[in-house]
Amino acid sequence: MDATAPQSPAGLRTTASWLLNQAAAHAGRLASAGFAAHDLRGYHFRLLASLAEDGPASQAALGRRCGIDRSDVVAAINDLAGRGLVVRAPDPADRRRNVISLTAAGADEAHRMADTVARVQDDLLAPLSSAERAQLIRLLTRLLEHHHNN
Amino acid sequence: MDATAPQSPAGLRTTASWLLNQAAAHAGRLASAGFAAHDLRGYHFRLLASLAEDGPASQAALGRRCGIDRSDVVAAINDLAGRGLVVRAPDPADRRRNVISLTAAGADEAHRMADTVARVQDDLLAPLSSAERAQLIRLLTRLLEHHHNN
DNA sequence: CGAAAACGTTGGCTGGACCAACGTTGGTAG
DNA sequence: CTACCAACGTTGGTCCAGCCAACGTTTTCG
Repeated sequence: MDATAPQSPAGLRTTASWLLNQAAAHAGRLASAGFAAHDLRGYHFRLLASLAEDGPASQAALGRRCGIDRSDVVAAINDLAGRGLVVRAPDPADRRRNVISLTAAGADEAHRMADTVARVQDDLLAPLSSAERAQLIRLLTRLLEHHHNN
Repeated sequence: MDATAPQSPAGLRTTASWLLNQAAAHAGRLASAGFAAHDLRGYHFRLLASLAEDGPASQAALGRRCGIDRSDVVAAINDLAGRGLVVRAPDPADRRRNVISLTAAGADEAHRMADTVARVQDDLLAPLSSAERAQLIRLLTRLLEHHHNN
């Protein structure tokens, strides 16, 4: 933007989007490793966690909650239903919708995954004090909130 | 894992790895949109930026600098070379290596991309004060450093 | 000298994020 | 009441980033 700017190194390594990318990639690797123990992947976890936290919902609503495209929700719910972690029932009140609910096994799995994820967080945030962790979470939350209702 | 823990919501939305994932995804979208104007993608930018900052290098070294797999460097350098942004020359001192260097056009493009990326950063970090931006960058850097030499 | 390592390259696979299209169902404006 | 439009689930496809295995060549090291 500013041709007069003395070519400040720009320094890939101090660029926020680069740092975010790398940090998220690392977090993703840790999380994936954790999920692998449950033979599940990111989408599955998000859906289970959302169902456990906020209760049953239609697939479209789940997608909105989790930031997953409708079409990807279909496949993930297929998987989860196939494993008996979730049930897909037509919504009597609106026949366009399927209501997705956790089974008992699904609630169990969600709980276990939450434990796994908690361990991953500790691992990921190991170098930060708890005040710093809170700060990081606060900053990221602000960022997302801003861009969510931009 | 502490059954005594009062079932603290775990709250997907307050999980560091979730927030990082979402923030990085958003940053990625912004960056991609910026790159699209140059008809290039993430890998291309990283390589150009690294070459502009730290000078010519072998493909393997570039991959290490940029966190890109050797095999992916091949394809990206093919693209860049095809556009005349970069030259691939055998290293006389070590015939295993190709030395990659920016052309004048490549240096130009790297400069323009840096401008684009700077704009993206401003957009991304809009909701944060400059002190907060610095703080965020500091925290992320600490995280990466720790996990880099874990 | 011989084994081990590094390099460039090919080819392939995964996961996450998207998008377009379709038929069905629901709501709503005329 | 009839159109029309919006939302839903579903299919099928694309794209990018990341990763891994294998190969032949070249270099380094024991």
